Amino acid sequence: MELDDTIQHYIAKEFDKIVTYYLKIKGYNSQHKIHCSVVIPPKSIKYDFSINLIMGISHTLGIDPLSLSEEFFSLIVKNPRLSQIIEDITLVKPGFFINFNIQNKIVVKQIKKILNQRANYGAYPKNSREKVIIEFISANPTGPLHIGHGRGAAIGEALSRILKHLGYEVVKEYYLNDLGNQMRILEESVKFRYKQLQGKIIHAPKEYYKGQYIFTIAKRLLHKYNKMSNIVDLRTEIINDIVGSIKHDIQQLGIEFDSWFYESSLLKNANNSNNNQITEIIKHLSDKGYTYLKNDVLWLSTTQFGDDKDRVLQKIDGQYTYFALDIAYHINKLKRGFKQIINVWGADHYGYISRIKSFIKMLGLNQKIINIVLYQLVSLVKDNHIVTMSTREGEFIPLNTIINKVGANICKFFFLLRDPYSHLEFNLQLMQSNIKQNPLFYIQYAYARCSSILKASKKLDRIVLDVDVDITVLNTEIERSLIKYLIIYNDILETCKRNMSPHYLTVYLIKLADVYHKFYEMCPVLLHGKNIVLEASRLKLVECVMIIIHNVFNLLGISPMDTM
RNA sequence: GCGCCCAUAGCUCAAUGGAUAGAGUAUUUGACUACGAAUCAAAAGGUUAGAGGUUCAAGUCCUCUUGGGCGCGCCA
Repeated sequence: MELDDTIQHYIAKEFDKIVTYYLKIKGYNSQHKIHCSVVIPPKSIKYDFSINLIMGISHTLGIDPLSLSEEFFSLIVKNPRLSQIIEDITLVKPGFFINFNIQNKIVVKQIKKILNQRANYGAYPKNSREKVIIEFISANPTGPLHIGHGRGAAIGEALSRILKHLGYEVVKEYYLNDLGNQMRILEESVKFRYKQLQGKIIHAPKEYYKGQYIFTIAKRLLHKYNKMSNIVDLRTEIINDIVGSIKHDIQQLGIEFDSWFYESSLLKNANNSNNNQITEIIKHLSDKGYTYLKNDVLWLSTTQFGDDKDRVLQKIDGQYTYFALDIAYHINKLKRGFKQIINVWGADHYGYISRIKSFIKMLGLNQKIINIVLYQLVSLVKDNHIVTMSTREGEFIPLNTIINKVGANICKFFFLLRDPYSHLEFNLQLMQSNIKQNPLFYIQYAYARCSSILKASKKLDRIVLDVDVDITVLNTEIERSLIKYLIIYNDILETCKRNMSPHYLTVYLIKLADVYHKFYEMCPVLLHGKNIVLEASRLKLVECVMIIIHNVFNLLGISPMDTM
């Protein structure tokens, strides 16, 4: 096996080769793509892994599965590389599944790899893969972060860590929308409260942010400057204030951005140039004939590239739209050399995807360079009803208060528990009132149990460190199952990358903890001298479980606890 | 009105088109005198919203219906 390969991946690749070979000898065009994936079968099937290819081939080629199954199966059995790794291969006739086990020596190798490499287990060499930029949260600086942003934060951070672990060169960026109408409204909101605090009786602006934090900002400003006219740059003062609170919240979640990108910087002229990044890209698009003037505004004809309507770039007052700026922002990312752009967006950005994708197409670039992870918004359940959120009306649950109530670990774990695309219900009472219902504690408890076994073993001063792992003594069903879950860890990481979702890891951890708790009950580890080899082997297994849980926690940004 | 997403056990949710649809939680029963019972074992719980269709095979793909969510600005 090659260094970087995971077991499942390696086997799948070998099967792939066999399929190609088979198609060739049968005289078929090898362009037929038959997707191979190695899966863990349902628990009633007593095999390590399973693959289903026969039906795929039969379907693709239009041949009766019966006529090809034996022939194809014999190719697998005879394959020299596979026979180094797997054993007990069985063909199950009615469904044409191919089931097999992993050879003990391969399992031992993996176990040793976990023990030796520890935190680096499964890690690719640093920066050995593409340069990617991941943009997440990017909440407008018009107020504190709320619970929905928390989900984006947890997903973005976990994805970044997973990608880094897999060798990608990752830059985490926060795109700060410090332009436009919302900034004007924000400024007026603060001014309004400022004057109120001064005791002036004035009318409320037509539109304004009603949240309590506006008062807080106004108060701070009043304290710092006793007169409005003393404030040189009100907007910057306010933005700095809000960005400060955003940074504080993010820090509480253990997240740090590599870069903060201000939207306004796109309007600044480059050195020795009269053009800023926006005017440059608009000129480029105009030269290509993709823009036109209609009703005195500048349009981009995105419909040619799959959008449902054309989009305005420059408004009647000469200001650029958010879309125009975002185009420039994406060009900017590409110019910085990123091969993959990942945007973690809330579901309310759904309508935005088609226009940004059609723009990418317009540039003649591969759609795959942009990867949008869309997550459904979080609904907060309180007193059995759902709390709606609106920044402008000031009705939202700040992320901050949730973190303070339940802690950053629980917050992040719950945010990462579900597929980003499914709705997430955040039930505060449930998370606070009964901690037993919390799957994170189930995992923490498994970790703590590992830790105390290892501690107890050290106390007993047993000399087991030099004894080699003997996989053959770990022969109960539950031990075999535990081992299997340990060695598929790397494949779970690849699944997260492939589907751009960290939730496979949380689901995996729950499963691993489950199998471990069963193991704990059924297989005593400390045997008090009765069986040194078994004790040593089980101890190593426990150590592996600890390492893997620790590693996954690291990727999810959760801190493990030795004791509880 | 147009478009997109979701609907799976009482509840919260898993399940690359593949085997008897799985976890946690809630309910019932059983298990602590050498590693932590915040655990384990067992039972029970399902017409995968409904109706058609495609397929050797559908929770998954297609059509329609119902119910929920979100988009549809010269806002960002």
